[in-house]
Amino acid sequence: MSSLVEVARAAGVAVSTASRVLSGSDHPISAKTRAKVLAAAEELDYSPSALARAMVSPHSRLVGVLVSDIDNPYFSVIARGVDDAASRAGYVTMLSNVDRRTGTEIDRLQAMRDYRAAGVVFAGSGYVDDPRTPDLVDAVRRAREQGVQAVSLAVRDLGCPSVVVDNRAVAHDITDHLVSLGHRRIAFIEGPTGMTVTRHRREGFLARMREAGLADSAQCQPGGFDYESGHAATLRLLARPPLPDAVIGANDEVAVGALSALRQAGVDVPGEVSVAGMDDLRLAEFVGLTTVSLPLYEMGSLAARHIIDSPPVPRPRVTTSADAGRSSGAGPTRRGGRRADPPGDGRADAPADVSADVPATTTVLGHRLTVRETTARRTGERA
Amino acid sequence: MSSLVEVARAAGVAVSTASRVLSGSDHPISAKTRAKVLAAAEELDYSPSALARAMVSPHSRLVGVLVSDIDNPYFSVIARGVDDAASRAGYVTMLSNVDRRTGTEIDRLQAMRDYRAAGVVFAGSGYVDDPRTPDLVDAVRRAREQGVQAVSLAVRDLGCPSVVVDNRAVAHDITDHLVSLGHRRIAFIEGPTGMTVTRHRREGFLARMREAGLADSAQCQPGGFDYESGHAATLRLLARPPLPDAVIGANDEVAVGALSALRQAGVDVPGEVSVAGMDDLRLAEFVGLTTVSLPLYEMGSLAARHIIDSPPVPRPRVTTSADAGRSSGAGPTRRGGRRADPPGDGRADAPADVSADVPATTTVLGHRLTVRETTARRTGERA
DNA sequence: ACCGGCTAGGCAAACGTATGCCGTAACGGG
DNA sequence: CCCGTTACGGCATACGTTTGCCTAGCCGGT
Repeated sequence: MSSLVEVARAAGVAVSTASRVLSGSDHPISAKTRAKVLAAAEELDYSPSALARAMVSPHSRLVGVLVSDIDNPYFSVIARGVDDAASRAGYVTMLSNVDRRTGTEIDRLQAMRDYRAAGVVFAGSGYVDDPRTPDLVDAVRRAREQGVQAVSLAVRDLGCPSVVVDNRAVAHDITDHLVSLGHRRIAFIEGPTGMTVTRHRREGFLARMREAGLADSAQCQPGGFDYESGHAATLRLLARPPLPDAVIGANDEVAVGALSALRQAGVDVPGEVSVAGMDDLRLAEFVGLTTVSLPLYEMGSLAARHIIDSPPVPRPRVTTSADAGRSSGAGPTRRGGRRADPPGDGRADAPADVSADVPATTTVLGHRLTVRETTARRTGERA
Repeated sequence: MSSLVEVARAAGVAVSTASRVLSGSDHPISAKTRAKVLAAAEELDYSPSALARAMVSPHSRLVGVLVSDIDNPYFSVIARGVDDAASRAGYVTMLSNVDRRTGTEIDRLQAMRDYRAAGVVFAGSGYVDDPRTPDLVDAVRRAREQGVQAVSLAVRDLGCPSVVVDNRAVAHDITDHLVSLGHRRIAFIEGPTGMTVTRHRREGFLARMREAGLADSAQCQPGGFDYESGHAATLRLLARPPLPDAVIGANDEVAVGALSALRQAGVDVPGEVSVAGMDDLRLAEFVGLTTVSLPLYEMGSLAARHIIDSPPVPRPRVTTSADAGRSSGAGPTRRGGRRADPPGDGRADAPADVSADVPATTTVLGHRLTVRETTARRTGERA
């Protein structure tokens, strides 16, 4: 490993010259010099320090992604989308798990900011009524002022661009599927309380039931986003007959929990009860679960692309003068004449928040119903 | 966002003083000065640039993890282990997907090296007979020479410390379970050809079968590590009766594919055929699959801890004086009169490979059989 | 009074890169 | 022959930290 100065010395040129050929500047360089530098770089196994590069750039070529838990397939596919887009553009992905803790989310954002990340993708999907949400919003604002892009994949309003799906429509569509198959009494096992996605999906479910005149046959069970809560909620359902015609899980994992509980109880799925979920994780495919496919991969890659393609706010280069007050030693240096900013003003060159005041656009991506074996037309008459 | 110089100016002290109080140096600082600096830092929302920090340190506080595919739960739990250990130590995790392509693996390692990562965890688990493996080994060696630790989680020998499980024993143990239950004719669906893990697991299976005198009843099917290959291999089994007493998948996903194919064919599992896998992903729990639990999370966190706890090889700081060799005339000897090193000697202070020649220790972690519903004692007489 | 040690804080040199601005040729046109 | 222009390459500075060394003051011991 060697630095630019070693390459320059080996090639017998100045560091600036070596830099220009190696970094593909538009400054003209003679073919001979170029060849010498290239040879020296090759010889010394030169690889530029991304750290040093980032120091003189508006930002590094790092993009961060904040997920609740990378070991949850919902988030891992998002992370995959982010990383694919990042890698393709020569960026490196930083990953942090925040376990839905807003405090942790703020911490990790701060850490990524310290590395001058080009941007951070928020898939932490926290609670909308978390008392620390304002702190997070503030942290996001400060990060953006400093030039760190932010893109949210959650519904929570972070004051930054977001890429989302319409979770009301998602739940509406899966409910519609079951209603169309002739199901009447439908149970909905909800997500964790306090999350916007939970509310939206419940609303979508209830809306479709109302439209079908089935408001009275709709039944909501408290739940969570995990297998166990789907299992437990279904046990409650089983304990209080009659069974519903169909069970919808707030996500696939919940639905699989329900499926499992039903089958363990000897209930025929989909013969007696249909089961459906949402998200279309690979798990859903494995167990043949009817669900709604979400473009999670695309959300991740789109968010990353937004960050990467976004023109960097050029750091206001201080142009030699600025003089910084007191003497600054031997240099007369007063050539440029042009003063960057009035002295005495600490935070002079302010407008670094160029990107902070672009309207926080929201991109809504579509979804798609995926029918599999766990749902079927209701043939028999109901209990 | 503000830099140290702004904080120092605001506090009316020198930059070095501000640095010392903010970075917790042992250099003595009066309480009053300390308070001033702290107040200024607070006021200006100061946060040190991790980039600048890393530039003057032996390495950054970044740790990389290279996985085949983060959207595969085998790897996501490893990544989770790495990130938890990293976050706890104040490090940030870099993640890259390499899709088992050695070329990509080399690329991404290079990118992480450019950020002066403290270390990189290799969970890419490539093919042992990949023609580019030597290139990767060489890249690892160069990275280590530069001070980037490497820890391998795969069996592939990368010339660096590794944390692994004994995959022969894993397969041996699950086979033993089935044999103990009275199964005789056992089919084994293999992993992808060319991977060491595939070979080890096959060997473990065959060894236990031989020990039981069942070598002739052992049947190996080509497969892969995914659901589809498990499904397809089982279809082949179904097409050529008699059915085996039990089917072992080279991993859980394969086993679930087998399970699914069997059930779709109307075969009672575990009544007629038992099914077992390895890895104990959450998927296995969901479908009630008997399997072998691997300490994947621990492997990740252990690897990260190894990197983090490893004493950094102190970059040979040139120590100003260092006799610098008899001034050797040639130098312009600017003001300070200090030359870093005698000119003409390119690679003076060599021994940066302190950590590269520690023995590449191998840590073998244990595993544990996890019995669930898809295996049962064989009661009826065999075909 | 002198000196040695200690405390507090400042100076400046790194780390490795990019780049604005300059100087110096070469070169061509008038 | 002179001058404007262009091609090329070097100098120096900036990015933001850490840290070795130095200095100034102070105190106590002899």
